[in-house]
Order: sequence, then C-alpha cells, then structure tokens
Amino acid sequence: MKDTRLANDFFEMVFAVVRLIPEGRATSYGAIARYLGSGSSARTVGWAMNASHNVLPWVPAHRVVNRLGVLSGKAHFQPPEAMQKRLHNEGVEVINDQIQHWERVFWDPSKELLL
DNA sequence: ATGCTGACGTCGC
DNA sequence: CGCGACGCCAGCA
Repeated sequence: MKDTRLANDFFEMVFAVVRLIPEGRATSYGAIARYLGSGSSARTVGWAMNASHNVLPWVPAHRVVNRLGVLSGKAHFQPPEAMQKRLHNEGVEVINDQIQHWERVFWDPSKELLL
C-alpha cells in the first residue's frame, strides 16, 4: 500500500473531530491540530474546513474558531453571517464575530474525548 | 518543479 | 507590551 501518510487522514480526522463537537459548543483550530498530534498545523486544520464544504456527513465548521473564540473563518461561509447566526441558534452568544463566555463554550477534544 | 498563500499558533526580539 | 518570523500541510499560479 502506498504510504498514505497522515496527510490524507489529516483532513478526515479533522472532519471526524469537528463532527463530534456537541451542539452549543465550539473548538479551535489549534485544539484540533493538537489533538491530532500536529500541534503546529493549525493552519492546515482551517484548510481542511475549506474542503469540508463538500464533505459528508455535513461538517459543522461554524463550531470551529480560532483560539480567541473569534469567527475568523466566517468570511468563508455562505453567507458569512450564517456562521454567527448558526452559533447563536445553538445557544452560543456571539457578539461582534466573537464568542462570549468562550472558555465556557470551548470544547477541547483532547480533554473531552480523552476520558 | 518551485514558490506563495491561507479559516492559526507559538516563540523570539 | 507590540511586532515579526517560523512551522505546519495542502492547493494553486
């Protein structure tokens, strides 16, 4: 078999983790990257989200924000306001593209899944 | 094939 | 305390 490397699986793993995010919660790119063991590849996680639009089952990319709880990737949604609207619809308070009570909403896979 | 960019994060100066 | 650079992986010119 080819050395699929973690590359191909990286996207898949990212999607899997994002899909595990419970409703009303959110996580950060770095948290996911760290959970996958790539720590520094947070950028690639965001890149995976870009590809998540065409992935099934649906990937709640709107639950993934930067470590500051800011909807940095809202501009990539359609429409961009959908991200905030969706989060708010799930009970997440978002003001000025920033999640309120971020530490409370934050969902760390390496912490929640590592039970 | 090479280089730059991109939905980030951490370290250094 | 503020700004800059590097690292990581994949896509595109």
